[in-house]
Amino acid sequence: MLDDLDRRLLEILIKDSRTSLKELAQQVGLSSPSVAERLRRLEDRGVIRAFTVEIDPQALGYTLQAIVRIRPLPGKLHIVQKLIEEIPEFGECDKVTGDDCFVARLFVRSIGDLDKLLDRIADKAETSTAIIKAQPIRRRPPPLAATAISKP
Amino acid sequence: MLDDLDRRLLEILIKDSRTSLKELAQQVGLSSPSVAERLRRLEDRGVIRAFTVEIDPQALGYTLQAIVRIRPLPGKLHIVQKLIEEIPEFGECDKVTGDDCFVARLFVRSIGDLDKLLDRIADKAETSTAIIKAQPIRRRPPPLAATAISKP
DNA sequence: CGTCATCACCTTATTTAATTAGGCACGACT
DNA sequence: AGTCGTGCCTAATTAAATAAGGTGATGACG
Repeated sequence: MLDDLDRRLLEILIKDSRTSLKELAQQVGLSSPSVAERLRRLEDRGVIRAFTVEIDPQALGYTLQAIVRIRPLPGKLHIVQKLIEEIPEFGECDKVTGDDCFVARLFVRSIGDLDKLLDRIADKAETSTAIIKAQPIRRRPPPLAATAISKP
Repeated sequence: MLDDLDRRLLEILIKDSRTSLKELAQQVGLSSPSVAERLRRLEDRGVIRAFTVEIDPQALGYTLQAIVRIRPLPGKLHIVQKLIEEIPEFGECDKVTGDDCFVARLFVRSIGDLDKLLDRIADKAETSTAIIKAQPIRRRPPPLAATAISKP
């Protein structure tokens, strides 16, 4: 489903998605048309979801981030979900076990902004907030290779 | 610090970081050398942290994800942090307010794997786990433009 | 008030990379 | 054994990135 060459290509692209086909080709020992074909198929199959850029939130003025647990009140689940999708300050959000809770990331410029945002869902859900103090670890993708614990 | 053209370039690159300079140039109304120069400076300034690919964890066999709150026992903070950095199954991780807690994402193939991973830190921290049931929203970057709530 | 420096952009020429087209080898399946 | 499909190759073509050099606006300073 995903051979060793594919994994090596992904590994390189995670570090720099602008790596040229030529460069990729010689790193894995293929020709560039072959690499192009592999990438096209990885995209088609949905393995590669997107080629994107990682932006520093600080550079955009978002000096604060919060992780918020959102528990919609009975019957309000869809309204809350829609709000999360529409409010641009929400970063990634996952639905988790336990009474249909969401765990989401919020990008804000101040505690004031955070309050204002939470107010918008206050009548539709219970929330509990944890302010992020530092980012010891950047965004990390799932491990590409088998590990001691997680074997395919 | 970041003008309108920069924001438009970032917006395009978030959707597809392989967009050619030529294409970027005509979309924002500049020449390609000018765009190249802007991108170079955005990288230098750290606004663009990386050009990368987003990979579908499912495609790699990670059918399960969990969000784990990790509260290191007294004196164990650094050991725990080191473990999080070293264990590849840990995705992004943030330090949050409240007794130096971490909130981290884990990529696993089964509940069994999850247990094994949590065992590795069980004697160094208290943990509480929420299994992710679905991903209603993909990874989303911070908002590029000013919003009603969050004005620069 | 002029002059000089800097900056961000431009165009053109050159180099480098991506893409297309055509062919070959290998394995599966009939 | 023949044929189909797949994944790769090379070579030729097209397209893009980069390098070099020039222009005009802006702001600092003599």
